Amino acid sequence: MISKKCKYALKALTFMAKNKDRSTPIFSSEIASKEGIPKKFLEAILRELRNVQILQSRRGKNGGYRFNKPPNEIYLTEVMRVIDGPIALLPCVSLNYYAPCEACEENVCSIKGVFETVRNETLSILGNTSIQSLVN
Amino acid sequence: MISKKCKYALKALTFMAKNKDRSTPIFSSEIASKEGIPKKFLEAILRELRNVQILQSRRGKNGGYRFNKPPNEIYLTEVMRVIDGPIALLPCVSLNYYAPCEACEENVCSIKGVFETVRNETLSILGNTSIQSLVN
DNA sequence: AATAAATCCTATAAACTTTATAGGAATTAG
DNA sequence: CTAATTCCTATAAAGTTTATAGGATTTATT
Repeated sequence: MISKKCKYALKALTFMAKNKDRSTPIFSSEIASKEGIPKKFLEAILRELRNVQILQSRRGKNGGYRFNKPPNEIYLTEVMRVIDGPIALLPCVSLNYYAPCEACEENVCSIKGVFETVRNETLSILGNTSIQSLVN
Repeated sequence: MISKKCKYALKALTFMAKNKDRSTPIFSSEIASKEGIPKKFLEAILRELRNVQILQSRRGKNGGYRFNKPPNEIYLTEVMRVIDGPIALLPCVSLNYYAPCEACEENVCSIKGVFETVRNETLSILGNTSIQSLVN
């Protein structure tokens, strides 16, 4: 399961993609009310997305958020990794968040293989789906 | 991520499949020590697997656990659903644990589609992989 | 009948994660 | 100077995970 936070992030980005031709930045307050996301929680999410250069922000009056790269170049894998961490179902099979399984000798690990397959299939779907494509 | 509990369940079942030709049932204590699983925690797991007819058990001296159906007919989906619940990444996309997303009108949900695709791919892998196949 | 050895069951708890909320600081436009 | 926005830190409530404790129950054997 992805977290609610991650769902909020995807919803927020999709909302922004839907409105990407506006001349002004988008307020967190607008996204929060239109998408039903708690405002302060959403602020934290948007800040994380800005920290990894998915978004850019402007403070002060008439501030708000914009994409830092076109939404058809932002893939779900990137967003999900930022918000939720690993996509793989086992730590020892994660590409971006690898961690060894403690008491498990990996060379002979019985369950590793199938979860590598799942990871590959999942990444090939989520890594080829852009935020923009969710709008269309 | 699957839980440690689920990993323990898969490891335990794999261990049992590896030893499926024994004439006597297998003790939880043996599995616990050989696989490095906390004994009491493992007992709870094995009981759950017995409750759903994956295993059968005998109490008392010379008791222990056996498969209730051949391990080549036990698929990872079944085990994972018993222990961890839904396999899908979104509640509204789960086949066995469906739950509606609260403030999300599903007909127009932007993110639902891609997670259905992920679910289908994941199920086709995990649903065709048996416990027995992990041994081979 | 007594004993040993196994599963079964319930309650509890420590640690961690998730999902926020509160209160303001900093910045910017007008 | 004011209003409106993002930014930041601390806190907390609730839920989940990962066990542990202590025995109850069952069964085979002696």
